[in-house]
Amino acid sequence: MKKPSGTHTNPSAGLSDVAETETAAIGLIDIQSTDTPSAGPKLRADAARNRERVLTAAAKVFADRGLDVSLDEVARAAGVGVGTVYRRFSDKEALVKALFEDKIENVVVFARESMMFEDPWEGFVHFIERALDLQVQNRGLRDALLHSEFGRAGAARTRAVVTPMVTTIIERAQAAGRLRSDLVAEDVPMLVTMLGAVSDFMGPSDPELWQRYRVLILDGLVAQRAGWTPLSNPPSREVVDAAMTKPL
Amino acid sequence: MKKPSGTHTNPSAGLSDVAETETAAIGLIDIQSTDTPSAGPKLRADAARNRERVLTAAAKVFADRGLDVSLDEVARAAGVGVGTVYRRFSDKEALVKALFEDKIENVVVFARESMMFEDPWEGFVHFIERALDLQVQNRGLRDALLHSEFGRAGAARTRAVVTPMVTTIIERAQAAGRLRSDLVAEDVPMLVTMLGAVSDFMGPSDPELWQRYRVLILDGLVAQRAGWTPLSNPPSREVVDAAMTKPL
DNA sequence: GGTAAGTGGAGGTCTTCTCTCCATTTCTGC
DNA sequence: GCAGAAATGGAGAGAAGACCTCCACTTACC
Repeated sequence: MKKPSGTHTNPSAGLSDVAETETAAIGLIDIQSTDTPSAGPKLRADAARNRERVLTAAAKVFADRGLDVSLDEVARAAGVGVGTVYRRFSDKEALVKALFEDKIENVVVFARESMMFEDPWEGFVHFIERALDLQVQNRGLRDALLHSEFGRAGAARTRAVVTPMVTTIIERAQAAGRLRSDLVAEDVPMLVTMLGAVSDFMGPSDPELWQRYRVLILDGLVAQRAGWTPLSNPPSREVVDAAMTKPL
Repeated sequence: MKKPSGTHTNPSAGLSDVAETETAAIGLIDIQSTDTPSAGPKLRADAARNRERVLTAAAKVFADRGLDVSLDEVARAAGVGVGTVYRRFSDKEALVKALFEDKIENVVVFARESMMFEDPWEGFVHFIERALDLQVQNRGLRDALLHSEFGRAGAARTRAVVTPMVTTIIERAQAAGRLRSDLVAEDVPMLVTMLGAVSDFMGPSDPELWQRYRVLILDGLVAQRAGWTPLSNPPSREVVDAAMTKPL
């Protein structure tokens, strides 16, 4: 991951160990959890292997292209028949749940971390950057959190817990005079939406480009500034044209 | 349309008449143009009426929900059978072309206008605001310009003409020290994409919300600032939740 | 090596889209 | 008014694609 070198680009200063640990955990897939977590009749070796293959493939394909990828395609990506997918996960929803249920909780972790920063602005930037990293990169997770229908229960519960925490984070940074005073917690999903859209649009050809606009937006969020934070490289004309000239 | 009262919110100062005239023209539908513009065998009265009904309905429905609305739905919205739509327009592409071909050209008009401003920053803001108004509000037009497949030829041609003009507009504002110097013309479609995503997400429940983030982004684009431009009202928690709890 | 568990993928069912066809209705010139 | 050309609407053909089931065959385990 590229690290642009601007004024709000070192969010983990003073908390790097906590942050790093969490980041690592996000990548893991919980291979223990079954479709119905209560039942645990011990899988045969090949079955366990295939279950993991499906989870890995689904994680990749959902992250890249969102939750409306068909299970046939997940099966193909896993090198497995559709039947196998359905034998292991009763439903598409069950698969999504197995993949994302715990990851969604990470947002709470980020919020808690952010409140522990001494500098309120750094805490705010930490939360924004973590939340964006999580949701912008992973389109499936973003779908689950923002357009739930699958995660519904879990996502709504998490939002209910996180929103007041985000309000606190924002108000601390505002009280410190670093953050513009008209930002509210409800803006965060909109920022995710905006940067997610760039990521969806240019993702395949330039996966880091969205961060250019994250920096731009942070320069809009700061209460005042004498100059600007340098942006990462812009897209080339060719790449933009290529992204545009492709199916809806 | 709500007019937030910030520092970069009066783009048409000193050019209001030109701007207003153009804006009015955008709303019109050219009822003369036929599917194949060369042929003009004079339509029967009812046919002409229905043709216009289809165009009007299609304009509305494409603007609201993008180009992947089915022609059955356009027909229903027009109060007409699908057969009638296909009798008048050989193809979905033909309908889209008839609707948008000339509107796309408006981007060129905006660019020309913007270059005529005495104050380079005001010219830049004028262009950005016009271009966003045009494309964010009208999802169909945005689809045609950004994800062409339909408008392909026309959109590509327009982009080729406009890009150098936008570069000039941007460089003038940068030379005047008002615009951050790392912005390039290729960023404009990304800004459209970002705000378009907010509009798609919250559009039905809060059609003007995207402008809140337009102001935020402009505060990120300005070279430096002592304070911030006030944002329009944030979405309520309930409205955001409602937008989230709805199908993908 | 017997058997229960697991597998793959053809295909059933459903939905949704584009576009055609034609019996019926509506305009228009005389 | 009326004849005939023009136009209409909507059922439905055809294609695509999604979800999920079924079952003849294969594989792992004791």
